[in-house]
Amino acid sequence: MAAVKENPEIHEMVRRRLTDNEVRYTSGRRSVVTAILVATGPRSAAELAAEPTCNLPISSLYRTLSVFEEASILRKHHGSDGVARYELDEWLTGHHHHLVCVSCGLIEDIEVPDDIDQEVHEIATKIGAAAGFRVIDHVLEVEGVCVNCESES
Amino acid sequence: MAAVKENPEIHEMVRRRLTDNEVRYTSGRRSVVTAILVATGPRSAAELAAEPTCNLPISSLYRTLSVFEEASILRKHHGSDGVARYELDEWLTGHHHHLVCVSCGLIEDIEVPDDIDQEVHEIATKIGAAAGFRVIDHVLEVEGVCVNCESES
DNA sequence: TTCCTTGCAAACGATTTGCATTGGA
DNA sequence: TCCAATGCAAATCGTTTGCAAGGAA
Repeated sequence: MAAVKENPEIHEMVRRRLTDNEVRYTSGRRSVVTAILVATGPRSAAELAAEPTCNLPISSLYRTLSVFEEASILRKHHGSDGVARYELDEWLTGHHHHLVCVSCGLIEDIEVPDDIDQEVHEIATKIGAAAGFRVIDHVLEVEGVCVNCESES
Repeated sequence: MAAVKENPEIHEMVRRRLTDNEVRYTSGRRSVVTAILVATGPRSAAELAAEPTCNLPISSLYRTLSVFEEASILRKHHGSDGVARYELDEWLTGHHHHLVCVSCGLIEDIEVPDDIDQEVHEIATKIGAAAGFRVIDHVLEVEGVCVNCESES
């Protein structure tokens, strides 16, 4: 994930957030966070379950994911295949965007320099305001062909 | 949808595209296009099926949608609920982006002035290139609260 | 006649839920 | 002790597919 704040601290931040929500930070839940920490982009339930560190039944995994989503620890995305993928919320990783490979479906996190991101945000705000929206955030996805797919073609 | 080129012409353009793909433009398929023409943003299979003009069985609807997707007549998106939503491809509607209401899930098409869109595209290209991506397109989603939700809160 | 298209029902895969059991504060 | 958390199996729901019937070239 995009420059996650030092690893061990994440667990502590998550624990605090869960405690605030009156939810326990159990070992099962810890293992899901650990699995997500090795990712460099959004991951599906199946992908997380495959992570050796994370060996809990799929139903518990899903329950954990939704608890985390509720507590804004994870954010859910839906890729082109319709499968839900999760990654740490931006207050844990910093604001970032995604590179999407239209060939293999790979999704990678990418950070955008503050000044440029600010520019995008202003554009988004302007666009939204014109339609009567109160703009909160913007999502910029860069679609293209990744290095691997490019070399294979 | 964003400024669709005159309605009747769309059917003609679709027919031509299908003919090029050696696929027939049947009445069932025509009715799906008609249903999509009344939309102002991406629509799910269920939503299209609910359209009175479009009364074909859900399985045929799905088959039609995938034929259209294959022929680049429709583009598939996945909203926050994971349900697939379709809208006319950009060569039929013009390039545009989406306003997403984080409160009710509404998705509306929005056109962005060429010069501004060009700016966004350059930013996307720069970002992607830095990661070794050959950038093809960019998707900008503006997240906020729509007029309705804003007035209700 | 030939092949595409359609309808219906069954199959699928991701995600959710009911319920009895376990475990942590 | 007590209620949240877990595991398993069964249920859901959107979507896809097999197969036989219908229709256009």
